[in-house]
Amino acid sequence: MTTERGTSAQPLRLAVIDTDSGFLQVLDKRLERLGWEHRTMASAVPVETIVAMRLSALVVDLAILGPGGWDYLHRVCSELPGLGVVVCTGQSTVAQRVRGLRLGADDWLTKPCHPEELIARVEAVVRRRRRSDARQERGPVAAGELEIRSDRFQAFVDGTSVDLTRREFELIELLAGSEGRVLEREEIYQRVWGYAMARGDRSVDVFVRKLRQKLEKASPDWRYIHTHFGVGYRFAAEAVDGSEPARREAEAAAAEPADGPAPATVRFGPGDGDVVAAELRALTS
Amino acid sequence: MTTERGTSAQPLRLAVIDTDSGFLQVLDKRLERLGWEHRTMASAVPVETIVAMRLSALVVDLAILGPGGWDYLHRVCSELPGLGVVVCTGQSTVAQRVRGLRLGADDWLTKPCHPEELIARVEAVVRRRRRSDARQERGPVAAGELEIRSDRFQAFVDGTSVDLTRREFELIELLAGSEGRVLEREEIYQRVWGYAMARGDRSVDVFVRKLRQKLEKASPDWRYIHTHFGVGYRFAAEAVDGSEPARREAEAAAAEPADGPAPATVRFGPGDGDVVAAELRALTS
DNA sequence: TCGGTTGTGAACATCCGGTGACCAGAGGGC
DNA sequence: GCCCTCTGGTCACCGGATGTTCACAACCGA
Repeated sequence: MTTERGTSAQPLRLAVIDTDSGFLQVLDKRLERLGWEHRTMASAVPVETIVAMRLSALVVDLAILGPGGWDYLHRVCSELPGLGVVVCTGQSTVAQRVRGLRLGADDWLTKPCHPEELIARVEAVVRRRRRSDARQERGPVAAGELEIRSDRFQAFVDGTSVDLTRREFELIELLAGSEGRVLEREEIYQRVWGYAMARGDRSVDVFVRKLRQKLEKASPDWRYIHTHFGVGYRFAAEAVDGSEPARREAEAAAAEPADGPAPATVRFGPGDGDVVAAELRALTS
Repeated sequence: MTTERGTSAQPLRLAVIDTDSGFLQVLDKRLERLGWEHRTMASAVPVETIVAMRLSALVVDLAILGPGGWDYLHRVCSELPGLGVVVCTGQSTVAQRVRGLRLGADDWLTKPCHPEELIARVEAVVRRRRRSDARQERGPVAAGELEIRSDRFQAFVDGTSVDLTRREFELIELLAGSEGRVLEREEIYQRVWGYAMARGDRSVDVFVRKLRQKLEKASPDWRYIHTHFGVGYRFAAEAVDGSEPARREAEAAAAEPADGPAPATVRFGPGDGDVVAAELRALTS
């Protein structure tokens, strides 16, 4: 039942660094049949190239890499924490295998091996990684006046596009998809940019600013992205009520997505609070 | 990134279903040294038991399971998608390995194998699981009027945020996670700050004060953090009504089950989780 | 009572996030 | 090819939030 058909349904992107033509040929045929996008390389390629390929998994024969292999393995694994890495190489010692796994490899397979097993192991590795990402895909999301349409790569307010660039859209899509949760910068970067965030990188902050500007202009009465000092950002549509401290109530209200009878008293500021509360409930349920 | 905080410092929980006494002995010694909580079982245990153990990973010899092994493997994997499963068994065919991996196993290791490699593979499996599961989202923890939500990096009283700083939150999260137990300053510092406490450092005390202030303001009728002179601090929700402190037990007992159907939410404190933990520790010492 | 321990308030040092300016490369129209 | 615009990304600055340290008061236990 939980036998992830999702795994096979969604095409994987796989790269193989190897030169064993016989093996590759068989593998190719299998991968073709599975519908995985794949690519073979005869030698190590720069890590940036790997990043650009946006792979799900990488299979590598350490022997191909030569002496710098360990270092290369380590760099790939740390820059792309989300990438599945399977070492598939000739005879090795226990110490070597342990070293490879400790450096960040997800699996180590000894040649000669059956392509089917390699594939099953890649699947297992990717399955582990996908489990959480998978739930992301869904129809238009609405919050406040905002509507996010994945199919259009765009957010709309009242039917008009907010004119988000690709990155901006990916960012808000991620945030909105985790509505109510605080996401740390590292996680955001990892999931939007696809690789590890360098220390001191402010890209996330800058894009949050750009997003806020555009959203503010398009939907002045709502705040969507909230900063949690020292932690990260949280998405939640909150009406910008004239009275200042409406924040805490709104937080509480937005906190319960569906998992229980939220505090029946959804209070906003005094006054029109109930109207806003009702509106919010309607939009978010 | 070296500052991974408490999350990574957390010891792993591992269970092994195997009977190879020689192998187990060596493994035990290694695991002990690593500080992993672990437990050995000589035969398949009900899936519910596995659930209750709240493991990070499970190592299993399929041969032990007998004919129902495949089914058992499948059930464990689908009921506990977050559990790392490593099959460690004798000679097998490619088809068997592929089947095991497809059923949900994360890795398949052939005996005889080196304990160190087994450990490295378990580490790799857990590493990847952790990363994809983002944070170990334990459900909200409740004590007294207080509710601690790790997805919000925040504590709430009656739905309103207590406005804790990141450090303050980490501190109370740690304390509440060890509810009822006295934690020494050194340990607190080590686990929240991530490095050893310098002699004479009062940071912990200062943060306890800040926490107490905020909690007091938000929830005046309860005391949460208790000082143990010369030792450290203990977290326990206690209603503040003048009577004698012997009431503590009763209070706690009464407070616990009162606030909802606990089974759904994973709770800290002296619940079944800690019993298992203690059992694990006892068995391995 | 006394020495050591903890609570407390405030000063001080750091760190963090918002912001605007700036830059380089991609792409598009001519 | 050339120019222009758009986009993603870096940098430096600044004000404010946060963490740390210190001195002293209050407290505990022997």
